[in-house]
Amino acid sequence: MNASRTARERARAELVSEITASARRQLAVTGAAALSMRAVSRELGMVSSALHRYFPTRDDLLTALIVQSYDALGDAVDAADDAVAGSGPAVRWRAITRAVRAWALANPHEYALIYGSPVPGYAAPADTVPAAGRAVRRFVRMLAEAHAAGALDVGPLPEPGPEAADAARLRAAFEVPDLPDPLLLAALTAWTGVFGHVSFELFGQFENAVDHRDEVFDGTVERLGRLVGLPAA
Amino acid sequence: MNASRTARERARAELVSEITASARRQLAVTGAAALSMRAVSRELGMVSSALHRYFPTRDDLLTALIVQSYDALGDAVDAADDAVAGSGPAVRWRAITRAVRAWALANPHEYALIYGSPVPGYAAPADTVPAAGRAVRRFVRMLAEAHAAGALDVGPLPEPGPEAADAARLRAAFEVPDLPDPLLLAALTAWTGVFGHVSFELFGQFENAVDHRDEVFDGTVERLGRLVGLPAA
DNA sequence: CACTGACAAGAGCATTGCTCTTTTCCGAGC
DNA sequence: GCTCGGAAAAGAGCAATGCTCTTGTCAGTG
Repeated sequence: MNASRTARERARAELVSEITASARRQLAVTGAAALSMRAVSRELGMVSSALHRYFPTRDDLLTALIVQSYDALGDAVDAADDAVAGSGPAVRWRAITRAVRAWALANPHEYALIYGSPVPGYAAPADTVPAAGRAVRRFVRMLAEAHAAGALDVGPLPEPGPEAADAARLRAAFEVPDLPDPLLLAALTAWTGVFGHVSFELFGQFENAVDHRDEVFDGTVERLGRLVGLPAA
Repeated sequence: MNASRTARERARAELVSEITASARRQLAVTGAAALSMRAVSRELGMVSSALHRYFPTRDDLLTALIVQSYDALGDAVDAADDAVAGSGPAVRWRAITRAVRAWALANPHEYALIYGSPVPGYAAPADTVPAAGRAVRRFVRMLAEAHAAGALDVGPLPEPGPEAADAARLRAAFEVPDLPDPLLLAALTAWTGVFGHVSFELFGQFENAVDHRDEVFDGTVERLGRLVGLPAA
């Protein structure tokens, strides 16, 4: 009976992954807003109503794609950082940020899905939270290691005010007990800065304005790295 | 005949502005994706097909809203900078960036429309370009003034590589002939950094992570300002 | 007065997400 | 081996959407 139950479950799981695969394919070419349940069901050769058994609502399908996208980005960042294991923090910072941008350029619609405007009427459920934090977590932990090794050339940083409470929460969430408040907050600035740059590039703000995008990005990364005491790589 | 023609034109212009007003109202509550021609036509008491005479396609309506949004942001930035006229560059920098954030928080859907994920299948036409550059232009020109007055405490900045060509183009576009390449590129980093922060805040990335958002934003602004030689305000 | 051109109205088409009701079918217990 | 239960699929249907086409309407002009 356990076997039979898993048989059903297995078929179901397989179908679920086929659905998300098809949806991801469609997402890659048409974008999230144009993602259509009916199109997915067509590609899978089933009737549209059958799809609602697996994803009761279009938002549920979107949620699945969001989690997968966060994970894909997390994997890319992990791989890039692993590839330069043993290097100094500046090299790792560059590798991590380049991985973010490369992944975004390769998967623009996925990037837009997770870092672009939220779909109206859609509230990201709690399921997405752990995956959402993977990339930044990797960065902050790298930074904490560098700080512990004394590799960060931080000048005199002003002590923060009430935002110290936020810093404390982040310190706990990322499990970086020794990272000082100012550094943690500067890390937030650097991190958001990277995504600001990538979003501008991807969302068309650089059109007819910036051509040497690799170099401009590297420049931004170097400058942002300086905010957390990282030298040029 | 000229009078009659302008009579027609005037009626038309009035209706066009009524349409965009209704659309903006709808945008403010439901977001861009849910903006519906039929809903606009309903609110205006006309039949949906009549609307297509003024905006042939939904994208054309969106374009109008985009331009208006860029202009509203530009106005907000101009007003904020005017309000601190005579102050030092650090104060103006803070005023400008705070204006950006305040406008974004007050008009989240408009912000998402212009700085969020682009609507798929929609390419922003050239009409949007001038309005799109207003805010950043104001910032860069302010920076150029400060640089000319020797108010920027820039350390030794590395000369850029091929991206110098981009810097030259931007220098021409913004009409800041004396702003050096490294400073211009650093300005780009600071500017994108601000929008990265605002986007993260607005698009939900700070949920359950950052509470003291005013202070955290000010901290980011201060740090980003440092990249272009601006002291704390 | 008749006409032309701008406008409005309405019907219609293909599409969407989602909800029903009905049918099919697989697997397990008697 | 057969029968039943529950999971899955199918299909029809509803209320929307953007957009097109055809038909009516009315103001201003020759």
